[in-house]
Parts: sequence; C-alpha cells; structure tokens
Amino acid sequence: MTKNKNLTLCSIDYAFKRLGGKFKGRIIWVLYHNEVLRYGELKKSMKDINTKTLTLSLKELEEDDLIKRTLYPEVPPKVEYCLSEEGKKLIPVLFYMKEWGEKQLLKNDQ
Amino acid sequence: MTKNKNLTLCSIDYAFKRLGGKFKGRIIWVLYHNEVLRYGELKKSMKDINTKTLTLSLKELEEDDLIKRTLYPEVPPKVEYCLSEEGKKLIPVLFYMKEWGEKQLLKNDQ
DNA sequence: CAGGATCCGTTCTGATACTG
DNA sequence: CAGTATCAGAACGGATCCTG
Repeated sequence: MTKNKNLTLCSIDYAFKRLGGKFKGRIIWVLYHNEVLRYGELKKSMKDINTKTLTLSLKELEEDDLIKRTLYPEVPPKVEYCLSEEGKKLIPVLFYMKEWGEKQLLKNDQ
Repeated sequence: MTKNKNLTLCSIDYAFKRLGGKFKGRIIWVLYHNEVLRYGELKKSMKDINTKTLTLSLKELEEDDLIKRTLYPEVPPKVEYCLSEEGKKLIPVLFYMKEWGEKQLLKNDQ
C-alpha cells in the first residue's frame, strides 16, 4: 500500500474503503451509542457476525485509527473497544446515511 | 429481498448496501459533477472499470432509484445517465465522506 | 455505441473447532 | 473471555469476445 497508490485514488474511494465491508459502519454506530463495549458485547450487538469477521473488522478499524482497543491484562482477558477521535468525526457521516436510509426504507415499505 | 428482511436491518446497513461496491460512490460523484453523462463518457471518467462492472453498477443504482437512465432510440444507441432526486440527496453524504477522506489522506502522507 | 455473455481468479463471509 | 486456525462457499471484480 504505497502512498502514491493511495493518492491517485480519490478521497471518496478512500473513505469507502475504510468504512466498507458489511459491518464496519454498524460497529462504529453501536460504539457511538455505547461508548465502550467489550468484545463479547459487541458480538451480541451485531447479532449475525462471527468471531473471525468481527475480529478482522475490529483489527482493520483499529489500524485505520477509527477505534481504540484496550487490553486489560487479566485472566480471563478483558478487551474494551471505543471510538477514537478520528472515529468520532465519522458520526455525522453515519448519521446522514442513517437518515437517508430510513427515508428510503419507509418509502419502500409502503 | 422481502420487506421484513430489510426492516430488520438497520438503515445504516441499508445505506451501505446501496452505496457499497467499488464504484458506486464514484459514479454518483462524477454524475454530480457532470450532470449528464453517456455510457462511454462514464466509462472514461471511471478509468479502471470494465463494461460488465460498470453496467451492473449502473443497473443497481437505477433499480435503487439513485440515478436515471435515458435511452434514445437511435442507431447507434445513445444512453444518458444522471442523478435522480434521491441520488442528489446523497451528495451531502458523499461530500462529508470526501472531506473526511481528504483529511485522512493528508495526514497519512506526512 | 452500449452493453451482454462467458470464464476465471480473488476477496469476502461464514461455520466450526480449538486455545492462552 | 477473546480471540486464532482451517476450510468452504458466495460474492465481487476483471479480461475478453460478441451483438443489436
């Protein structure tokens, strides 16, 4: 992932890549509404996600600096996730998308 | 795609599905900047897209009522694409995503 | 000109079993 | 509890050739 390669892509592409995938939007959204969630709590909130996909999504979101991962060195382990400052900046985007999505869903349901 | 199945998904999921894929965001973005584009013009604007992918993306966007397709019954055929009213409502979302993406790209490039 | 059809490789997503 | 490992299936993206 060279810098040039990234720079030739427009920033919309970039944003979609960072938020793309089936779950990332939802993960950020539930973290926004819950402040802090443990791995298992996140898994329950997402309902239809499995450990592998959730773990991968979380790892990518963390690498992209959208969420923060805090590991408590206990036994059994405890890991907490929350939005980073960068992640919080995305809330307006998601909020707008939610608004738009809701209107569409209501329309389609008539 | 039953109504219930859709309704159980939150509207953020819905929005991401409608805008998901590698090109839909960009298609909407270039249509926003060009008002009306023919199939071939769109293809050139997208650079690295092939006919199959472009055609499929356009079809889905049309089915989701985000773009309008106008066929002129001529020989050779002429087809024009533009944003629908619903599609135009997405511009603020994309704009926000672009802003966010740009900041990230600039940050990462330092 | 604007696609449609086909084939193919990659990526994504998922179910299941296992571990420090 | 919070993952990792493995395998499989589905979806996505792409190259190429063909057509009304």
